[in-house]
Amino acid sequence: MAKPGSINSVATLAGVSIATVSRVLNDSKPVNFVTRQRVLAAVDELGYRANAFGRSLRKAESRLLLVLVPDFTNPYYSEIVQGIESVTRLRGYNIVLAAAPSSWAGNPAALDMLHNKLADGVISLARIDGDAQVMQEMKHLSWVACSEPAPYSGVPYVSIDHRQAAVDAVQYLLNRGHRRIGLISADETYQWAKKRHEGYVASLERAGIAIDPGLIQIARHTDYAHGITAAAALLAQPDPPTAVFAVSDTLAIGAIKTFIKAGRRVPDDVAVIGFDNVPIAEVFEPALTTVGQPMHELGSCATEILLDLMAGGQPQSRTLAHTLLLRQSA
Amino acid sequence: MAKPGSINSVATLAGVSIATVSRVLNDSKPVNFVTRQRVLAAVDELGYRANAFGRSLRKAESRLLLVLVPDFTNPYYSEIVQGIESVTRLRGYNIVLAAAPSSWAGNPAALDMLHNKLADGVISLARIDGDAQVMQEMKHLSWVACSEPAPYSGVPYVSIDHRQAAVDAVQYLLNRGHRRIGLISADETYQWAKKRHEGYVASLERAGIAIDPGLIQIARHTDYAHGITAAAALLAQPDPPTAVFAVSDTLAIGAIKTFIKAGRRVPDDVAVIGFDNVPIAEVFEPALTTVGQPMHELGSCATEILLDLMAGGQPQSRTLAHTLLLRQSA
DNA sequence: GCCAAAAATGTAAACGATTTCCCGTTCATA
DNA sequence: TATGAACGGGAAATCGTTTACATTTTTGGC
Repeated sequence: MAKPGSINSVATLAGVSIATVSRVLNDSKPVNFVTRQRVLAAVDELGYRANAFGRSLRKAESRLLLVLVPDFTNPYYSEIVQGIESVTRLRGYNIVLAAAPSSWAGNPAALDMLHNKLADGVISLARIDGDAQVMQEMKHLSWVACSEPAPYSGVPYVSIDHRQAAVDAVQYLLNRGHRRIGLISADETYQWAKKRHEGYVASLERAGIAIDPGLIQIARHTDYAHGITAAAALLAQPDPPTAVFAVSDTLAIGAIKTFIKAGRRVPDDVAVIGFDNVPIAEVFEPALTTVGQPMHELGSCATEILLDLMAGGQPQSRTLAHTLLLRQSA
Repeated sequence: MAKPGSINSVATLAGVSIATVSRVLNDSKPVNFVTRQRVLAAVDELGYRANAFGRSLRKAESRLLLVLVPDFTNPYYSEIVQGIESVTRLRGYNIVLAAAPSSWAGNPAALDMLHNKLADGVISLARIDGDAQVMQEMKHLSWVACSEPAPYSGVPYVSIDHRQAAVDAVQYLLNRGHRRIGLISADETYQWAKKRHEGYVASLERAGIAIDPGLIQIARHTDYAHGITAAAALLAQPDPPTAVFAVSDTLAIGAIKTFIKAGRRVPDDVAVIGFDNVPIAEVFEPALTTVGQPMHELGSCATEILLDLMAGGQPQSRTLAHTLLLRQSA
């Protein structure tokens, strides 16, 4: 008797060959109506589902997408993932989430997945660094970068215009009359941090304001704690800023925490503007003025592009619109 | 010539059979030292990595763990996932994150993964409902429930004592002299919500305080928005509470937002206590008094249990300790 | 009714690993 | 110097699919 659970068992029960069963299930070739019914009935009766490994081995595809996330706890990334998930679900793909290794070399498991084509494609929310070994593996696979452009690598990406968004934010502060504006940036091996930094500088220079290095703090990480310490460093300046632009909401919120603790009022004594519009931004006290990114769309759009790429298309990179959300903190 | 990238190419290059290559790579049988060296050299030269599908098909295991997450955007779950990830990385497993379908029947892809044994085991952060079809699939697989106990199902779990934690929280409010204490609960098909609700009731009854149904609000979702509306409902009561216990930090923060907007001071006019100790809790203004769960440990512990279970062990469910974190909001 | 074309189905060969049998050496022991 | 054990390694089966190719059945026009 045929092994239970395999396509064989279905075939024998339906009185047809395994080829026919496969054809019915994949609609790969027309099958006579009544045979089809018989097969379907058998499938139903046995609760049969095709074994993923057998299929993947044969077809050399897995219907799995690898998503590389730099930081699970940052709500910003979570929302993007949700956007990704919304598309993959519809298209019959599953996603494998992996913590993007800070160094690829250190994560054999992740490298394995790439090499094996255990995933059919990759969406990277992380920086794609120049590691030679990784570059090698990339050849086999479809990649798309999300939120973190990788212009040099030939990988298509979805992102907002980080530089322009920063210009908009800082310009808003300038318009409100601020002249001493601090910057809390992040690890600038990330394009998004670097570009926002550039936008900050450009904005000030256009306004004829000299850049004060003491007003620029680089946080190593984008959690609340680093925002807190960065703001403390800003306060320690001889002539502290009257406004601060932080490159992420988490940093901005940490900064506000510091200011309040130091007895400064926000936005009266010091205005703060963040970036991302994560859910807490609206709820925080004071509500955070911030640059909104369309996280959900960023994710879904990246996924569409990836699927297009995998289907042999030549998708364009896309730049989505950001919005300046005026609330209480600035 | 042998297909490039396959075990065959390694075998021919090393001048041995594919069986020997496999043996070397898996240490499954002793291989002569010099042959082993030759094989290893060949593997290195070709950059060979075993194809995951071939292996999985043959061995009927995937080294993939499925993690079911009810809500990607809730930082509480993100932290647990991080704990899971920290263990899987060490043990050579990868994790597949899937949005736990509110109804299993509606998510064929997830069902597929279960049935196929595309994953070797499952960690569920979600409710494990009684769906017959799912129950059927569960038979094949190793499951462990994390944070959401499923006592009836025979599935081992890792969790805190939700009921006791709620008792502790409410008792604290009682000790501070509060008599009218509101509850913001969540979807009580979840054990954690139900148990916390029970703890709230038990605590009040022990203090001889009658339960006022008007002071109990059930939020459908645990995002900020639902906290906001639940608190508004509380304020609309003829005799509003002087303290509120919310079953999650997100709900608590939403509630505080409402209170502040309504001109109430926290904690002076109304004290609020949350649950989870997500990162924002400490930073929020006012800093949130809350019940701390060891999220990271919850995740890592669940993973250990799962791996034990998969190895044929009979692991015990575990209850981890919670802590009441006294800050400003209560 | 006959025959070619079309439609439906079956057969068997992949896919790439692991593993069960084997068979040939080598080596120690009697 | 036989002899059997221990060791090393190869051939081939196997896992469960998909699909190219072969074969059978049906169809339709004459």
